[in-house]
Amino acid sequence: MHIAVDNARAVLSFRYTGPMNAPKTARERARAELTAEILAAARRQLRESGTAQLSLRSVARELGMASSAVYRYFASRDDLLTALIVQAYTEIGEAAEGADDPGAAPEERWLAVWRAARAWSLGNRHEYALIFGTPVPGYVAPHITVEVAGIMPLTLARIAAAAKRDGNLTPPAGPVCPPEAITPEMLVLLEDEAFTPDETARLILAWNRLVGIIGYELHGHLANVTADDALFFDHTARTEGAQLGLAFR
Amino acid sequence: MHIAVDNARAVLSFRYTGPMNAPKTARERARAELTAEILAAARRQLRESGTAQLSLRSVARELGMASSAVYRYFASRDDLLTALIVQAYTEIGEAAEGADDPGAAPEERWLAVWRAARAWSLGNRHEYALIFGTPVPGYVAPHITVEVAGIMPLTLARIAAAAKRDGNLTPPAGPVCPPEAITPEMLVLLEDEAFTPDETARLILAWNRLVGIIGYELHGHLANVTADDALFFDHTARTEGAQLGLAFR
DNA sequence: CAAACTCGAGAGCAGTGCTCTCTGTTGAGA
DNA sequence: TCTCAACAGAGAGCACTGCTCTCGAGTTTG
Repeated sequence: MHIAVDNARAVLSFRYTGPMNAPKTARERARAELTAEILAAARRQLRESGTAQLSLRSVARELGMASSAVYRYFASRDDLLTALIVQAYTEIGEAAEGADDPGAAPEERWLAVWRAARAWSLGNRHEYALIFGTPVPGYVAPHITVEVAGIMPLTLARIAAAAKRDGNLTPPAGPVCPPEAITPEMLVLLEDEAFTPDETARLILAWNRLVGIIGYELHGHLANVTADDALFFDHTARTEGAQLGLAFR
Repeated sequence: MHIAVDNARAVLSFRYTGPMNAPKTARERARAELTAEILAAARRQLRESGTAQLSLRSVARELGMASSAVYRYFASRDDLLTALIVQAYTEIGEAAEGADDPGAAPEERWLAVWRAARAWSLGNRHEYALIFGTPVPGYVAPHITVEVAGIMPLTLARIAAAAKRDGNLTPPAGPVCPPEAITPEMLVLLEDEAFTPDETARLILAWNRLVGIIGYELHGHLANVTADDALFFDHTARTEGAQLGLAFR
């Protein structure tokens, strides 16, 4: 637990604004470096062979060290997985954030963020599976992962908030989500913005769609269904944006 | 491969209409029985501990036989997994089919099928993960699984077809899926019914939503988001049905 | 400088999938 | 009816996994 959170913070170092204890002694520096090296090797093996093939022993072999030594840095395989999960959540979140130009029109921002999420997922399918696939049995996500998991959906929410602020968020008629289906805390997703239960529901559904449609493409459920995956994806992005109340076209 | 298909057919025996070679000799009967017993034990362990914990050896232990003996019935762990996958696809498909009353109104049928799929998934979360979660690395789904995977979505398509036949399928305005994004073969999902590319896309999206929203509920992504999961699910079902063109309310 | 802490290595345990060989049994053709 | 091939089970064994423990060597700190 102790090591896990430390490692997660190391991964998040560029985001983490809390008390940063910079490595001072040579040993501390070496430790930080080796931790990063182990994580990098694990990531490499994840990219090549997927989650199930990822083993602490093979990581240790790749780095030329005894498997038992790796346990000095990651207390368990789950710990290593947690670090990779945090890394993946952060990357897709920052890909989304990075593609979002707050000065652009909401519809353009929406499409750009969706495309960025898809692009990252296509280039990192094992990492996508790690965060949006079946949870690893017995693995309980530490709280730190919950935080970074929100970066991507919050980017979507921010766009909706901007549109709403300008009076450009007008959801189409249709079944309205009953207010009591949404928890009150969720109505304030962003600090200064408030959404109605219906808007919140539509946001959740949009996020769910983004994750789901990428998953379908990645897992082959769309094989023999779509002729042009990118085109179908763009259509889905617009449909979902329109469903939320953005004004496409 | 040989054993795998045989086992899959055994699972599908109640559906399979091809050449049925009924077991004649005592040995053949014993083989069929033991195969079923192994599968049942595997299913039990899957329900209790999930995919990763499922091992041929523990199944063998539970049945009091040597692990090597199990290999006479399932050529590999993947083979056993395939049988479980076929079983799960079939079950959720038949749950959907069973909940569908062709005599009822399309909107009622739609909601009933969605609820049935959710109910099955909530009661069989590990099985759900097996078929809609991350594909097992290295595991390539044999063709037999593709067939049974279609039962559930085809049930949805059948409802849409019925509504269309009666002139009650009127999709709302919104971004229309460009025809070239959908493969031509998909335009005829059912034997005698033809859908437009846009209708096909909406069907695919509805199926994707059904799977996706159940996954979110199962994997805890909706925790702290929805206050009433069943209510939110019903809302989603209606929204997606309306998006397809069904007339709710 | 000595004590406390840290780190790497190696052995070892219990588990896994899977293969191979060895028996006994069953079933079908001569 | 007898024979022989196919089949079924058991056990040993291989290579792998996650993880623990101990035992020295090196580093940091009081």
